Amino acid sequence: MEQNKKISDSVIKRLSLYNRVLQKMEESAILRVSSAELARELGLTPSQVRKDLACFGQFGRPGVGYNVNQLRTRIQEILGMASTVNVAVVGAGKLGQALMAYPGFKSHGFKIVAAFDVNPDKIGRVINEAMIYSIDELERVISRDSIRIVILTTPAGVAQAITDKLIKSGVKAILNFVPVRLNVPESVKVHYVDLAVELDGLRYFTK
Amino acid sequence: MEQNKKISDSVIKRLSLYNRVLQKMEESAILRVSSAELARELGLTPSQVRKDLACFGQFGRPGVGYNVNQLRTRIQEILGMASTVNVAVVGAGKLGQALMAYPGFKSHGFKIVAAFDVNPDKIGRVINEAMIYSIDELERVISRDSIRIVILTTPAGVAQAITDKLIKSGVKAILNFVPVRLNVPESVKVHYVDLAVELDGLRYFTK
DNA sequence: TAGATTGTTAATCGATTAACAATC
DNA sequence: TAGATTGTTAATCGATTAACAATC
Repeated sequence: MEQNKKISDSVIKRLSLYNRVLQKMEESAILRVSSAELARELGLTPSQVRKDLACFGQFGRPGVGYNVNQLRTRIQEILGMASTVNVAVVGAGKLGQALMAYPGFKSHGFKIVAAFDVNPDKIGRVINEAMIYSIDELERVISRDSIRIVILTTPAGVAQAITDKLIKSGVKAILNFVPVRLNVPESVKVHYVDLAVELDGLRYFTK
Repeated sequence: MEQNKKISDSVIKRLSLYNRVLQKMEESAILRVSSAELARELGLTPSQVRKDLACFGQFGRPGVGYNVNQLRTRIQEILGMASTVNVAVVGAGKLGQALMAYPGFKSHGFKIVAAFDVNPDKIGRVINEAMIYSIDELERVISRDSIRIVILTTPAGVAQAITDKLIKSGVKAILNFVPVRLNVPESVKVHYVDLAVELDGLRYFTK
Protein backbone atom coordinates (compact mmCIF):
# COMPACT_ATOMS: atom_id res chain seq x y z
CA MET A 1 0.00 0.00 0.00
CA GLU A 2 2.94 2.28 0.61
CA GLN A 3 0.71 5.15 1.83
CA ASN A 4 1.12 7.45 4.88
CA LYS A 5 4.34 9.05 3.67
CA LYS A 6 3.77 12.67 2.86
CA ILE A 7 2.98 13.26 -0.78
CA SER A 8 5.22 15.56 -2.82
CA ASP A 9 3.97 18.45 -4.96
CA SER A 10 5.20 16.68 -8.08
CA VAL A 11 3.02 13.67 -7.38
CA ILE A 12 -0.04 15.86 -6.91
CA LYS A 13 0.61 17.74 -10.14
CA ARG A 14 0.94 14.48 -12.02
CA LEU A 15 -2.30 13.26 -10.45
CA SER A 16 -3.95 16.33 -11.93
CA LEU A 17 -2.51 15.38 -15.33
CA TYR A 18 -3.68 11.78 -15.01
CA ASN A 19 -7.12 13.10 -14.29
CA ARG A 20 -7.10 15.14 -17.49
CA VAL A 21 -6.06 12.18 -19.60
CA LEU A 22 -8.62 9.93 -17.94
CA GLN A 23 -11.35 12.46 -18.60
CA LYS A 24 -10.50 12.44 -22.31
CA MET A 25 -10.50 8.64 -22.31
CA GLU A 26 -13.86 8.56 -20.65
CA GLU A 27 -15.24 10.83 -23.36
CA SER A 28 -13.89 8.34 -25.90
CA ALA A 29 -15.64 5.55 -24.00
CA ILE A 30 -12.36 3.84 -23.12
CA LEU A 31 -12.94 1.58 -20.13
CA ARG A 32 -9.51 0.37 -19.12
CA VAL A 33 -6.01 1.76 -19.16
CA SER A 34 -2.58 0.45 -18.19
CA SER A 35 0.20 2.35 -16.45
CA ALA A 36 2.15 2.02 -19.71
CA GLU A 37 -0.56 3.81 -21.70
CA LEU A 38 -0.90 6.61 -19.15
CA ALA A 39 2.88 6.95 -19.11
CA ARG A 40 3.16 7.19 -22.89
CA GLU A 41 0.42 9.81 -23.01
CA LEU A 42 2.29 12.03 -20.55
CA GLY A 43 5.90 11.24 -21.27
CA LEU A 44 6.54 9.39 -18.01
CA THR A 45 7.65 5.86 -17.14
CA PRO A 46 5.10 3.16 -16.25
CA SER A 47 6.92 2.69 -12.93
CA GLN A 48 6.36 6.29 -12.04
CA VAL A 49 2.66 6.14 -12.82
CA ARG A 50 2.20 3.03 -10.69
CA LYS A 51 4.23 4.52 -7.87
CA ASP A 52 2.25 7.75 -7.91
CA LEU A 53 -1.04 5.90 -7.75
CA ALA A 54 0.22 3.53 -5.08
CA CYS A 55 0.58 6.50 -2.75
CA PHE A 56 -3.17 6.41 -2.28
CA GLY A 57 -4.05 2.74 -2.32
CA GLN A 58 -4.57 -0.05 -4.84
CA PHE A 59 -6.67 0.89 -7.83
CA GLY A 60 -5.55 -1.55 -10.48
CA ARG A 61 -5.76 -5.24 -11.18
CA PRO A 62 -2.62 -7.17 -12.14
CA GLY A 63 -2.81 -8.37 -15.71
CA VAL A 64 -5.73 -6.05 -16.43
CA GLY A 65 -4.88 -2.46 -15.61
CA TYR A 66 -7.00 0.34 -14.20
CA ASN A 67 -10.70 1.02 -14.64
CA VAL A 68 -10.80 4.46 -16.22
CA ASN A 69 -13.94 5.74 -14.55
CA GLN A 70 -13.04 4.34 -11.17
CA LEU A 71 -9.52 5.75 -11.25
CA ARG A 72 -10.67 9.17 -12.36
CA THR A 73 -13.31 9.28 -9.65
CA ARG A 74 -10.76 8.34 -7.03
CA ILE A 75 -8.23 10.94 -8.23
CA GLN A 76 -10.91 13.62 -8.16
CA GLU A 77 -11.69 12.60 -4.59
CA ILE A 78 -8.02 12.80 -3.65
CA LEU A 79 -7.62 16.21 -5.26
CA GLY A 80 -10.87 17.44 -3.74
CA MET A 81 -12.51 18.26 -7.06
CA ALA A 82 -15.98 17.22 -5.98
CA SER A 83 -17.08 20.67 -4.88
CA THR A 84 -16.10 23.90 -6.57
CA VAL A 85 -13.52 26.02 -4.78
CA ASN A 86 -13.74 29.80 -4.74
CA VAL A 87 -10.67 31.72 -5.87
CA ALA A 88 -9.90 35.44 -5.93
CA VAL A 89 -7.62 37.44 -8.17
CA VAL A 90 -5.77 40.24 -6.41
CA GLY A 91 -4.59 42.90 -8.81
CA ALA A 92 -6.96 43.30 -11.76
CA GLY A 93 -4.46 44.52 -14.34
CA LYS A 94 -4.22 43.00 -17.81
CA LEU A 95 -2.85 39.71 -16.53
CA GLY A 96 -5.34 39.53 -13.65
CA GLN A 97 -8.27 40.19 -15.96
CA ALA A 98 -7.01 37.62 -18.46
CA LEU A 99 -6.91 35.05 -15.67
CA MET A 100 -10.43 36.00 -14.60
CA ALA A 101 -11.55 35.13 -18.13
CA TYR A 102 -9.43 31.99 -18.44
CA PRO A 103 -11.73 29.08 -19.28
CA GLY A 104 -9.41 26.29 -18.10
CA PHE A 105 -10.13 26.58 -14.38
CA LYS A 106 -13.74 25.49 -14.51
CA SER A 107 -13.17 21.86 -15.43
CA HIS A 108 -10.77 21.56 -12.49
CA GLY A 109 -13.43 22.77 -10.08
CA PHE A 110 -12.25 26.34 -9.56
CA LYS A 111 -14.36 29.46 -9.78
CA ILE A 112 -12.97 32.95 -9.67
CA VAL A 113 -15.58 34.74 -7.64
CA ALA A 114 -13.93 38.10 -6.97
CA ALA A 115 -11.07 40.37 -7.91
CA PHE A 116 -9.50 43.33 -6.15
CA ASP A 117 -7.84 46.49 -7.36
CA VAL A 118 -7.15 50.07 -6.28
CA ASN A 119 -8.10 51.72 -9.56
CA PRO A 120 -11.56 53.36 -9.17
CA ASP A 121 -12.20 52.94 -12.91
CA LYS A 122 -11.99 49.18 -12.55
CA ILE A 123 -13.87 48.81 -9.29
CA GLY A 124 -17.41 47.63 -9.85
CA ARG A 125 -16.72 46.09 -13.24
CA VAL A 126 -17.74 42.48 -13.70
CA ILE A 127 -15.70 39.97 -15.71
CA ASN A 128 -16.97 36.48 -16.22
CA GLU A 129 -19.48 36.84 -13.37
CA ALA A 130 -16.84 38.03 -10.91
CA MET A 131 -16.83 41.57 -9.63
CA ILE A 132 -13.78 43.76 -9.14
CA TYR A 133 -13.84 45.12 -5.60
CA SER A 134 -11.85 47.85 -3.95
CA ILE A 135 -8.85 46.49 -2.14
CA ASP A 136 -10.44 47.95 1.01
CA GLU A 137 -13.07 45.23 0.78
CA LEU A 138 -10.44 42.49 0.84
CA GLU A 139 -11.10 41.12 4.33
CA ARG A 140 -14.86 41.35 4.01
CA VAL A 141 -15.17 39.58 0.64
CA ILE A 142 -12.48 36.95 1.32
CA SER A 143 -14.28 35.96 4.46
CA ARG A 144 -17.77 36.27 2.96
CA ASP A 145 -16.91 33.92 0.08
CA SER A 146 -14.68 31.60 2.12
CA ILE A 147 -11.75 32.20 -0.21
CA ARG A 148 -8.67 30.17 0.74
CA ILE A 149 -6.77 30.36 -2.57
CA VAL A 150 -5.72 33.59 -4.23
CA ILE A 151 -4.00 34.48 -7.49
CA LEU A 152 -1.66 37.40 -6.92
CA THR A 153 -0.92 39.79 -9.81
CA THR A 154 -0.27 43.09 -8.06
CA PRO A 155 2.63 45.48 -8.63
CA ALA A 156 5.77 44.24 -6.92
CA GLY A 157 5.88 47.11 -4.45
CA VAL A 158 2.66 46.22 -2.67
CA ALA A 159 2.79 42.43 -2.93
CA GLN A 160 4.11 41.75 0.57
CA ALA A 161 1.74 44.17 2.33
CA ILE A 162 -1.26 42.71 0.52
CA THR A 163 -0.07 39.19 1.24
CA ASP A 164 0.00 40.02 4.96
CA LYS A 165 -3.60 41.20 4.71
CA LEU A 166 -4.61 38.10 2.77
CA ILE A 167 -3.17 35.83 5.40
CA LYS A 168 -4.91 37.71 8.18
CA SER A 169 -8.15 37.22 6.26
CA GLY A 170 -7.66 33.44 6.20
CA VAL A 171 -6.03 32.78 2.82
CA LYS A 172 -4.03 29.55 2.88
CA ALA A 173 -2.44 29.38 -0.58
CA ILE A 174 -1.20 31.86 -3.16
CA LEU A 175 -0.43 31.47 -6.82
CA ASN A 176 2.07 34.30 -7.16
CA PHE A 177 2.80 35.95 -10.51
CA VAL A 178 4.66 38.82 -8.89
CA PRO A 179 8.44 38.54 -9.20
CA VAL A 180 8.98 38.94 -5.46
CA ARG A 181 9.63 36.32 -2.80
CA LEU A 182 6.78 36.47 -0.33
CA ASN A 183 7.32 36.12 3.37
CA VAL A 184 4.60 33.84 4.74
CA PRO A 185 4.09 31.59 7.76
CA GLU A 186 4.70 27.85 7.34
CA SER A 187 0.99 27.17 7.24
CA VAL A 188 0.61 29.11 4.00
CA LYS A 189 1.75 27.73 0.65
CA VAL A 190 3.02 29.85 -2.22
CA HIS A 191 3.58 28.67 -5.78
CA TYR A 192 5.66 30.99 -7.90
CA VAL A 193 4.95 31.53 -11.59
CA ASP A 194 7.86 33.61 -12.74
CA LEU A 195 7.52 34.21 -16.44
CA ALA A 196 10.75 36.11 -17.03
CA VAL A 197 12.68 33.42 -15.19
CA GLU A 198 11.03 30.76 -17.35
CA LEU A 199 12.09 32.62 -20.49
CA ASP A 200 15.62 32.95 -19.10
CA GLY A 201 15.71 29.16 -18.88
CA LEU A 202 14.58 28.81 -22.48
CA ARG A 203 17.06 31.37 -23.77
CA TYR A 204 19.94 29.62 -22.03
CA PHE A 205 18.87 26.39 -23.69
CA THR A 206 18.83 27.90 -27.15
CA LYS A 207 22.44 29.00 -27.00
CA MET B 1 36.10 24.59 -10.76
CA GLU B 2 33.60 21.80 -11.08
CA GLN B 3 32.43 23.02 -14.53
CA ASN B 4 31.77 21.01 -17.73
CA LYS B 5 28.93 18.93 -16.28
CA LYS B 6 25.70 19.86 -17.94
CA ILE B 7 23.78 22.49 -16.06
CA SER B 8 20.26 21.72 -14.84
CA ASP B 9 17.22 23.90 -15.47
CA SER B 10 16.93 24.58 -11.74
CA VAL B 11 20.42 26.04 -11.60
CA ILE B 12 19.68 28.34 -14.54
CA LYS B 13 16.44 29.54 -12.97
CA ARG B 14 18.22 30.31 -9.73
CA LEU B 15 20.90 32.18 -11.65
CA SER B 16 18.14 34.35 -13.03
CA LEU B 17 16.95 34.99 -9.47
CA TYR B 18 20.47 35.80 -8.25
CA ASN B 19 20.69 38.30 -11.06
CA ARG B 20 17.51 40.02 -9.92
CA VAL B 21 18.71 40.31 -6.34
CA LEU B 22 22.12 41.56 -7.45
CA GLN B 23 20.49 44.20 -9.62
CA LYS B 24 18.55 45.50 -6.61
CA MET B 25 21.73 45.51 -4.53
CA GLU B 26 23.55 47.45 -7.19
CA GLU B 27 20.80 50.06 -7.15
CA SER B 28 21.32 50.30 -3.40
CA ALA B 29 25.05 50.77 -4.00
CA ILE B 30 25.94 47.55 -2.19
CA LEU B 31 29.38 46.43 -3.33
CA ARG B 32 29.87 42.99 -1.82
CA VAL B 33 27.65 40.06 -0.96
CA SER B 34 28.19 36.65 0.65
CA SER B 35 26.58 33.38 -0.35
CA ALA B 36 24.80 33.49 3.02
CA GLU B 37 23.17 36.83 2.21
CA LEU B 38 22.08 35.74 -1.26
CA ALA B 39 20.72 32.55 0.25
CA ARG B 40 18.71 34.35 2.90
CA GLU B 41 17.25 36.71 0.32
CA LEU B 42 15.95 33.81 -1.78
CA GLY B 43 15.23 31.14 0.82
CA LEU B 44 18.10 28.86 -0.19
CA THR B 45 21.15 27.47 1.63
CA PRO B 46 24.56 29.13 1.31
CA SER B 47 25.95 25.81 0.06
CA GLN B 48 23.49 25.79 -2.79
CA VAL B 49 24.34 29.32 -3.85
CA ARG B 50 28.05 28.56 -3.87
CA LYS B 51 27.52 25.32 -5.74
CA ASP B 52 25.35 26.99 -8.37
CA LEU B 53 27.95 29.68 -8.98
CA ALA B 54 30.80 27.19 -8.99
CA CYS B 55 29.26 25.60 -12.09
CA PHE B 56 30.63 28.51 -14.09
CA GLY B 57 33.97 29.29 -12.45
CA GLN B 58 35.30 31.08 -9.42
CA PHE B 59 33.77 34.47 -8.78
CA GLY B 60 34.26 35.00 -5.08
CA ARG B 61 37.11 35.57 -2.68
CA PRO B 62 37.39 33.45 0.48
CA GLY B 63 36.81 35.56 3.56
CA VAL B 64 35.38 38.37 1.49
CA GLY B 65 32.48 37.20 -0.66
CA TYR B 66 31.39 38.21 -4.15
CA ASN B 67 31.71 41.55 -5.88
CA VAL B 68 28.12 42.49 -6.68
CA ASN B 69 28.73 44.21 -9.99
CA GLN B 70 31.20 41.63 -11.20
CA LEU B 71 28.95 38.71 -10.30
CA ARG B 72 25.91 40.27 -11.90
CA THR B 73 27.81 41.02 -15.09
CA ARG B 74 29.07 37.45 -15.24
CA ILE B 75 25.61 35.97 -14.67
CA GLN B 76 24.17 38.16 -17.40
CA GLU B 77 26.88 36.89 -19.71
CA ILE B 78 26.08 33.28 -18.81
CA LEU B 79 22.37 33.81 -19.35
CA GLY B 80 22.98 35.73 -22.56
CA MET B 81 21.24 38.89 -21.42
CA ALA B 82 23.63 41.23 -23.19
CA SER B 83 21.59 41.53 -26.35
CA THR B 84 17.80 41.60 -26.47
CA VAL B 85 16.09 38.46 -27.71
CA ASN B 86 13.00 38.61 -29.90
CA VAL B 87 9.97 36.63 -28.75
CA ALA B 88 6.60 36.02 -30.38
CA VAL B 89 3.21 35.31 -28.84
CA VAL B 90 1.14 32.79 -30.76
CA GLY B 91 -2.56 33.11 -29.99
CA ALA B 92 -3.52 36.69 -29.22
CA GLY B 93 -6.45 35.99 -26.91
CA LYS B 94 -6.84 37.67 -23.53
CA LEU B 95 -3.89 35.85 -22.02
CA GLY B 96 -1.71 36.37 -25.08
CA GLN B 97 -2.46 40.08 -25.16
CA ALA B 98 -1.81 40.39 -21.43
CA LEU B 99 1.59 38.78 -21.94
CA MET B 100 2.32 41.16 -24.82
CA ALA B 101 1.76 44.02 -22.38
CA TYR B 102 3.63 42.40 -19.48
CA PRO B 103 6.34 44.83 -18.35
CA GLY B 104 8.55 42.25 -16.60
CA PHE B 105 10.22 40.82 -19.70
CA LYS B 106 12.14 43.92 -20.69
CA SER B 107 14.60 43.95 -17.79
CA HIS B 108 15.48 40.35 -18.60
CA GLY B 109 16.36 41.24 -22.17
CA PHE B 110 13.25 39.98 -23.94
CA LYS B 111 11.17 41.87 -26.44
CA ILE B 112 7.88 40.63 -27.79
CA VAL B 113 8.08 41.72 -31.40
CA ALA B 114 5.09 39.96 -32.93
CA ALA B 115 1.91 38.05 -32.20
CA PHE B 116 -0.24 35.78 -34.34
CA ASP B 117 -3.94 35.04 -34.45
CA VAL B 118 -6.64 33.86 -36.84
CA ASN B 119 -9.24 36.46 -35.87
CA PRO B 120 -9.42 39.13 -38.61
CA ASP B 121 -10.60 41.72 -36.06
CA LYS B 122 -7.35 41.34 -34.16
CA ILE B 123 -4.97 41.14 -37.11
CA GLY B 124 -3.20 44.44 -37.70
CA ARG B 125 -3.66 45.67 -34.16
CA VAL B 126 -0.56 46.81 -32.33
CA ILE B 127 0.03 46.17 -28.61
CA ASN B 128 3.09 47.52 -26.93
CA GLU B 129 4.84 48.09 -30.28
CA ALA B 130 4.19 44.54 -31.45
CA MET B 131 1.80 43.83 -34.28
CA ILE B 132 -0.71 41.01 -34.42
CA TYR B 133 -0.21 39.11 -37.69
CA SER B 134 -2.33 36.54 -39.42
CA ILE B 135 -1.24 33.04 -38.58
CA ASP B 136 -0.55 32.68 -42.31
CA GLU B 137 2.39 35.02 -41.86
CA LEU B 138 3.96 32.79 -39.22
CA GLU B 139 6.91 31.45 -41.22
CA ARG B 140 7.67 34.77 -42.84
CA VAL B 141 7.69 36.86 -39.65
CA ILE B 142 9.42 34.26 -37.47
CA SER B 143 12.22 34.06 -39.96
CA ARG B 144 12.30 37.80 -40.69
CA ASP B 145 12.68 38.64 -36.98
CA SER B 146 14.91 35.66 -36.13
CA ILE B 147 12.50 34.47 -33.47
CA ARG B 148 13.71 31.39 -31.64
CA ILE B 149 11.49 31.58 -28.55
CA VAL B 150 7.70 31.58 -28.64
CA ILE B 151 4.96 31.91 -26.04
CA LEU B 152 2.08 29.63 -26.96
CA THR B 153 -1.47 30.57 -25.90
CA THR B 154 -3.64 29.07 -28.63
CA PRO B 155 -6.75 26.93 -28.20
CA ALA B 156 -5.85 23.35 -27.30
CA GLY B 157 -7.15 21.92 -30.56
CA VAL B 158 -4.64 23.67 -32.79
CA ALA B 159 -1.62 23.70 -30.47
CA GLN B 160 0.16 20.70 -31.98
CA ALA B 161 -0.37 21.73 -35.62
CA ILE B 162 0.91 25.23 -34.92
CA THR B 163 3.85 23.84 -32.96
CA ASP B 164 4.84 21.77 -35.99
CA LYS B 165 4.80 24.92 -38.11
CA LEU B 166 6.81 26.84 -35.52
CA ILE B 167 9.50 24.20 -35.47
CA LYS B 168 9.70 24.15 -39.26
CA SER B 169 10.17 27.91 -39.10
CA GLY B 170 13.17 27.55 -36.79
CA VAL B 171 11.69 28.02 -33.31
CA LYS B 172 13.86 26.31 -30.68
CA ALA B 173 11.95 26.87 -27.43
CA ILE B 174 8.33 27.22 -26.40
CA LEU B 175 6.73 28.57 -23.25
CA ASN B 176 3.49 26.64 -23.41
CA PHE B 177 0.35 27.83 -21.61
CA VAL B 178 -1.87 25.38 -23.47
CA PRO B 179 -2.88 22.37 -21.35
CA VAL B 180 -1.66 19.90 -23.95
CA ARG B 181 1.56 17.91 -24.10
CA LEU B 182 3.41 18.96 -27.23
CA ASN B 183 5.25 16.50 -29.39
CA VAL B 184 8.56 18.05 -30.36
CA PRO B 185 11.99 16.83 -31.49
CA GLU B 186 14.75 16.57 -28.89
CA SER B 187 16.37 19.73 -30.16
CA VAL B 188 13.36 21.81 -29.10
CA LYS B 189 12.66 22.68 -25.47
CA VAL B 190 9.19 23.16 -24.03
CA HIS B 191 8.39 24.64 -20.63
CA TYR B 192 4.86 24.05 -19.45
CA VAL B 193 2.93 26.62 -17.47
CA ASP B 194 -0.21 24.81 -16.46
CA LEU B 195 -2.30 27.08 -14.32
CA ALA B 196 -5.11 24.70 -13.46
CA VAL B 197 -2.57 22.08 -12.40
CA GLU B 198 -0.84 24.66 -10.20
CA LEU B 199 -4.14 25.45 -8.52
CA ASP B 200 -4.82 21.75 -8.05
CA GLY B 201 -1.57 21.57 -6.13
CA LEU B 202 -2.59 24.46 -3.91
CA ARG B 203 -6.04 23.07 -3.26
CA TYR B 204 -4.62 19.72 -2.21
CA PHE B 205 -2.36 21.54 0.21
CA THR B 206 -5.21 23.46 1.82
CA LYS B 207 -7.08 20.31 2.78
C1' DT C 1 47.20 37.19 13.16
C1' DA C 2 42.14 35.85 13.85
C1' DG C 3 37.72 35.77 11.70
C1' DA C 4 35.17 35.20 7.67
C1' DT C 5 33.94 32.98 3.65
C1' DT C 6 35.07 30.68 -0.42
C1' DG C 7 35.30 26.32 -3.61
C1' DT C 8 35.00 21.55 -3.41
C1' DT C 9 34.54 17.03 -1.67
C1' DA C 10 31.78 13.84 0.97
C1' DA C 11 27.26 12.66 3.08
C1' DT C 12 22.42 12.87 2.84
C1' DC C 13 18.16 13.03 0.99
C1' DG C 14 14.45 12.35 -2.20
C1' DA C 15 12.80 11.16 -6.59
C1' DT C 16 12.98 8.17 -10.55
C1' DT C 17 13.69 3.76 -12.66
C1' DA C 18 14.29 -1.22 -12.82
C1' DA C 19 13.16 -5.64 -11.40
C1' DC C 20 10.14 -9.14 -10.07
C1' DA C 21 6.95 -11.99 -7.30
C1' DA C 22 1.98 -11.95 -6.97
C1' DT C 23 -2.19 -12.37 -9.51
C1' DC C 24 -5.75 -11.51 -12.77
C1' DT D 1 -2.64 -22.29 -18.70
C1' DA D 2 0.16 -18.39 -20.72
C1' DG D 3 0.49 -13.54 -21.16
C1' DA D 4 -0.14 -9.22 -19.19
C1' DT D 5 0.22 -6.01 -15.71
C1' DT D 6 -0.05 -4.73 -11.06
C1' DG D 7 2.09 -3.21 -6.36
C1' DT D 8 6.30 -3.04 -4.06
C1' DT D 9 11.04 -3.53 -3.02
C1' DA D 10 15.72 -2.63 -4.40
C1' DA D 11 18.98 0.02 -7.34
C1' DT D 12 20.09 4.20 -9.51
C1' DC D 13 20.35 8.77 -10.24
C1' DG D 14 20.56 13.63 -9.31
C1' DA D 15 20.04 17.41 -6.34
C1' DT D 16 20.65 19.42 -1.84
C1' DT D 17 23.18 19.97 2.38
C1' DA D 18 27.12 19.55 5.46
C1' DA D 19 31.83 19.76 6.34
C1' DC D 20 36.27 21.60 5.91
C1' DA D 21 40.85 22.80 4.04
C1' DA D 22 42.41 26.79 1.55
C1' DT D 23 42.86 31.66 1.67
C1' DC D 24 41.66 36.42 1.83
